[in-house]
Amino acid sequence: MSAPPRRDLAAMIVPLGRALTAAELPVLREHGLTMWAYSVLLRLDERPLRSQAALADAIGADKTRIIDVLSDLGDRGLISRTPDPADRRVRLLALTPQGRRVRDAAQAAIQLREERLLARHLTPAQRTALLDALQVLDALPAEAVSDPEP
Amino acid sequence: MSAPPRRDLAAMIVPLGRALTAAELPVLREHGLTMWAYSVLLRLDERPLRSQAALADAIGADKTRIIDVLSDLGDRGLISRTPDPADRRVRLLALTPQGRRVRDAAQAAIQLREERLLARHLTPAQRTALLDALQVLDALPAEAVSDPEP
DNA sequence: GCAGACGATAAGCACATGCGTACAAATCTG
DNA sequence: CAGATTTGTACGCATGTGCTTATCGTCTGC
Repeated sequence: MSAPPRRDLAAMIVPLGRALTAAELPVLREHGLTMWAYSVLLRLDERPLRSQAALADAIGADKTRIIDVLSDLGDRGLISRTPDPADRRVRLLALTPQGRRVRDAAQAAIQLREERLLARHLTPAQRTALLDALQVLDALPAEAVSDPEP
Repeated sequence: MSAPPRRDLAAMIVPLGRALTAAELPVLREHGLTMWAYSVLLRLDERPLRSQAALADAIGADKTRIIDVLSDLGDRGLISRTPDPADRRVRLLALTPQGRRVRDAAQAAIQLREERLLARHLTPAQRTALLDALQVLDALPAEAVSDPEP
């Protein structure tokens, strides 16, 4: 059993993520979004969220950092931030119809680029295999990746 | 042609990369390496490199930042940094035998964890498909990812 | 009702990183 | 030979981000 001469997973994935991020940035700017703002829109689209702390945690951001992002998105009418009637400390976060439109447009443009990239370099079978495997690993809690107990 | 309800590639890959990186750090620390130092060892192992600027570029670092890393690795005898006899401005960089030992030990530990993770959550077919696809995308120049001309 | 807990916000410190400048040593060019 | 170029190095500045603390309004358990 000789060690397969392959590169580390992280050594392949991290630069790939950097390149994909770099490719996204101009597209997002065209839609008037930063990466953080886009993350927020994506996350809020799944379902409305109680509390900004939960949102920050969900997108891996610092809770004190997304305040400006949320204020900006709120000012521009892309998200609503209403106090919870049941507990007025927390703010209920949700996409507005306009926020959903912006999100959809940005994501469509991004996934179009991604699909072009995959189609150009991978076979259809490889494409689905990659996406399937990624979705499995993506669904894992972070601890499962960081700490695989033997 | 309805949009497939999948997450963005980058939205899956970047957090995965973060988790893998977080998993690597303790292992690297056990071997007395930082992430940058490990990147240097990995890159130098492929073949000796002319000039530090080329190295910095190869691992995506700032050329003024890796100086301390290289000095430290040199002090600890893991790499050699000899002036090129043909052009004494440049320093020829290479792994020492001890540097190779450290690199091999660290990489073995890291890939062991990675393989455990993959084996636990993916089928063998998925595992190879993922690695194949990643190696294809990893071999692309960054421009091919960032700017897929139609 | 009141003391402590909790959410949102703001302000500060710390650190890593990127970018530009500057400079010395060595090399190349006219 | 003189000036321009290149490599490695050091330093300062700006930025982005995380982490901590403080404040204010609100809620919950006693």
